[in-house]
Amino acid sequence: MATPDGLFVLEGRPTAQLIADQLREQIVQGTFRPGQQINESVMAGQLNTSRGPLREALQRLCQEGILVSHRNRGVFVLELETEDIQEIYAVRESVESAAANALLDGSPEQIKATCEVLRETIGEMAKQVAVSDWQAIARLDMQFHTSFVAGAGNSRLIRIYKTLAAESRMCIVNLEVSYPRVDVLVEEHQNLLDLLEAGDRKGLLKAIKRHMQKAVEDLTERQPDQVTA
Amino acid sequence: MATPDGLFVLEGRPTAQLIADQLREQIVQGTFRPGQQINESVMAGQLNTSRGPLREALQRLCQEGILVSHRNRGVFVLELETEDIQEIYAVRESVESAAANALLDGSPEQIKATCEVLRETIGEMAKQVAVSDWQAIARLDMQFHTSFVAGAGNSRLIRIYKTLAAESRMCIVNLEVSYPRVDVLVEEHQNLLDLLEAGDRKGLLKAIKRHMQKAVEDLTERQPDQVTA
DNA sequence: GGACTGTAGATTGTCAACAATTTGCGATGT
DNA sequence: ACATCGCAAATTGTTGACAATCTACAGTCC
Repeated sequence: MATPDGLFVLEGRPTAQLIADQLREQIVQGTFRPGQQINESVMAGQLNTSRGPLREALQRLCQEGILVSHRNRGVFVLELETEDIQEIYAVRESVESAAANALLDGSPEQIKATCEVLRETIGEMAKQVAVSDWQAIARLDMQFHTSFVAGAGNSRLIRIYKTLAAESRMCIVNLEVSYPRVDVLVEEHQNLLDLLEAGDRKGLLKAIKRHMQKAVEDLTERQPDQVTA
Repeated sequence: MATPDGLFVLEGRPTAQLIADQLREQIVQGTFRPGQQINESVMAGQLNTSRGPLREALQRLCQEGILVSHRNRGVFVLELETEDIQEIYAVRESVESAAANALLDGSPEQIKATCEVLRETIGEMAKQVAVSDWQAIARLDMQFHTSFVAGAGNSRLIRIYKTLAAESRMCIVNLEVSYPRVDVLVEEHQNLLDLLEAGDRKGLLKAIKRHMQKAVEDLTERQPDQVTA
C-alpha cells in the first residue's frame, strides 16, 4: 500500500516472512527435491541467521503445506502424489470460479484494471516462450492466475490461492513437465482474458474448468519413469 | 487416522499445535475480545511453557488469520469488519459448493457416511437449542459445515475450511448475535442434509447460497450499538 | 499554552546453550 | 545366521538471557 505521497508503509513482519518467501521460492523452483530433509542448523547458517527465525519460517511453510514436519525428526519437502495434483487443481478450479463470479459482479473499472494486468503478464509469457525459459513460464503462469484471483479483491481468497499457486509450481517443476505445447499455453490464457473482457460468465467458468482438467491430465498421464521431455 | 487395529498414530507435532488449538478455542469462544493484545510472556506463564512454543502457536494463528501481528508491537485478536464478514461467507459459499459437487460426484457410500455424521450433529444441535446454549450451538453449526466439507475427502479443502469455520465462530460470538430464530437454524441444516441425501445438486447449491446470504444479513444488518439480544 | 525532543518503561525479536527424542550401528545371545 | 538389546551420534524441542524497537510521559523551548 502506498501513501498519498508515494511513500510505502514498511510495517509488517519481515525476518521470518523474508526467510519463508526465500525458501518457498527455492522449493517451488525445485532447488530442494521432494522428500529432502531440511536441517535447521545448517540452513540457519547459510542464511546467516539463527535457528529461531528460521524455525518460524519452516513452520509457516509447513502450515502452507509445501513442507511436512515429523516430530523430533525434522521437516521435509512435500512429496506430491497423483492424489495431491487432483486435489490442488480441484480447489483451484473452485477458487478461480469464485473469483470469476465476484469479478463479473464487480465494477467495470475493476474488471478493466484486472484485464490490464493480465494482458501484461501474457505479454511477458510470450517473451519467455520465445526463449523457452520453462522456469519463468511456470512463474508467469501462476502469476497470471494469482492476478486473476486478486482481481476479485477478496483478501482471504488471495491468501488461499497463493498456497495453491506454490503447490502448482512444485507439481510442474518437480514432475519435469515442460508444458506440452507452449504456444497453446499462451493462447489458453489469452482466451481466459478475452472471455473476462467480454463478460461471458458461462464461457469463462467453462474455460476455467477445462483449463484445470487439462492441466491435471498433462501432469498425471505420463508415467514417472520418463525423466525429461 | 486409525490403524487397522484401531490404534492411533500419534506422530505429529504436539506442543505448539496443542497450544494453538487451545488458544483458538479461547478466541473463537470470545474469551479474548477483538483488538485485545496477547502478551507472550504472561501467556507463556499461564500455560506453563516457554515463549518459544507459544510464539510458534501465535504465529500459526496469525497465518490462519484470527490474530494479526504488528512488528515489535505484538499480536492482537482480529477485529472483524463488515467487509470481513462478506469475505468470509463468500469464500465459505465457494468452498461448500465445491465440496457439494465433489461429494455428489463421489460414491453413494461416501454420501451415506457423510449424511450419517451430519444427522448426528443436527441431533446434538436440537438438544442444545432446547437449553439455549448459544456457545454450543455455534460450535455445532460449524461442526456441521466442517463435516460436510470433510465428506468431500479433499484434505486441502478441509484445511481451508477449518480457518473459515473459526472466523465464522468469531463473527457470531463477538457480534453477540444470538441466532435470530434457533428452530429455523435446525430446519435449515436439516434441509441441506435432505437435499444431499436426495442427490439434488442444483437445489443443494442454491440452498448453500441462500444459507450464506442469510447469515451475512443476520450478522451485518443490526448495528453494533446493540449489546445483547 | 502548544509543540517538540529526550528519556524511561515495556514488549517483542533474536540468539546460544541445554534437554529430550529418534535413528542407526554394533555387540551379544540363541 | 538371525533377532534382540543397548549404546552413540545427530537432530529437533525447549529454555532463559540479551538486544532492538516502539509507545507514553515528562521536561523544555518557542
